[in-house]
Amino acid sequence: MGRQPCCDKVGLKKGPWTAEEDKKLINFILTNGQCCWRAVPKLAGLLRCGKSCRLRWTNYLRPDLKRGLLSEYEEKMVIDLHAQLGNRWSKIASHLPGRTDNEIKNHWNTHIKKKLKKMGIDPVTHKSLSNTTEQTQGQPDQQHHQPLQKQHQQQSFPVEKDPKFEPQNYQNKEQEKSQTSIKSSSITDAMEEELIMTPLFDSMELMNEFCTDEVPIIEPNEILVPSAPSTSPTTTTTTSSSTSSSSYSNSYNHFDDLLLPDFDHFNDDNIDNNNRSMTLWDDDFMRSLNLLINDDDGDRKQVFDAPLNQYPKVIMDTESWAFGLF
DNA sequence: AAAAAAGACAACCGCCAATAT
DNA sequence: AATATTGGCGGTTGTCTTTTT
Repeated sequence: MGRQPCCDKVGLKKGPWTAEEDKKLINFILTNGQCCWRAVPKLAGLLRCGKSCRLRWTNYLRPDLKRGLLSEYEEKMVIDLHAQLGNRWSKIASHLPGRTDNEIKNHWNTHIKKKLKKMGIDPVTHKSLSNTTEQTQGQPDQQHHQPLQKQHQQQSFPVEKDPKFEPQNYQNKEQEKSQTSIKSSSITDAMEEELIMTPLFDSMELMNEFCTDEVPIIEPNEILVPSAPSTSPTTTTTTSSSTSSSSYSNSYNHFDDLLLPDFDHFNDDNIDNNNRSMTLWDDDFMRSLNLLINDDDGDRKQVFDAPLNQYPKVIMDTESWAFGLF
């Protein structure tokens, strides 16, 4: 026999998340960390399947998410990375700090595609539309994921092209991967990552070499709160995201109240790269979170019920999570 | 002002590799 | 070793908002 099912799918709620559900999930993750999504709905008191909880957290509630429209720079990176990787959104997202694969995928489909078409570039092949048409007539199967055309490259980053990683070769590569051992395929992945990163290195330096792949999963013992009130201007850096998502649904409005930190400040020099988690939860965010969690439920456990400066470091007990609950 | 169309994005679905039993 | 589940991914759909007619 295998494991137990993720959820029975009977009586589970679907559709947009409510503010109340968000609160429950946030409260639970903050208290217990991320672990075993199957158990999360039950333990958090949610009528959702674990998968839905995971998606909600990773795509929307995670504190390290950068909200709002993609910057011009990010957009260019997406285009370049898409030219190399194709629709491998999670790979692309791993190069853009604070962005999710879903967000990038949506942005690609709603904005970038149109922009490229307007510029006369085929968003699939990254070649000029006229060339694509000609090629399509001759070689219909080779039109997908051709390397960037000159026209596009002039407007994008100077990404070197390695034929090995041109998207049209991806299928072959995937086939090769399936025929090789796990070990060798992981090496291939590492090599691929290195090669993709190399041409982008200068660009990534600007982003403080921060990749979402490197964002540690937030475990209870990793949730650290700054000991002193933030001296950085975080009180004014939290609004860019809220304005961009102000009127969509309940949960939007609800989360605007959280004053989620703007991760543009990753460019700041004062970031401790070895301890990024400390910077992810600034005072404003924690204060808002505290209000949010406790505002309407007096009986609810007060996760952060003391002044923030009384929490030099909130270190939660991992073992109580890992073993006490199960 | 109302209805329809288009746009934007959150959430769901189904597939698959990895992994637990 | 076989089997079932998890978690991650990409594609697609659903829902709400905005714009156009």
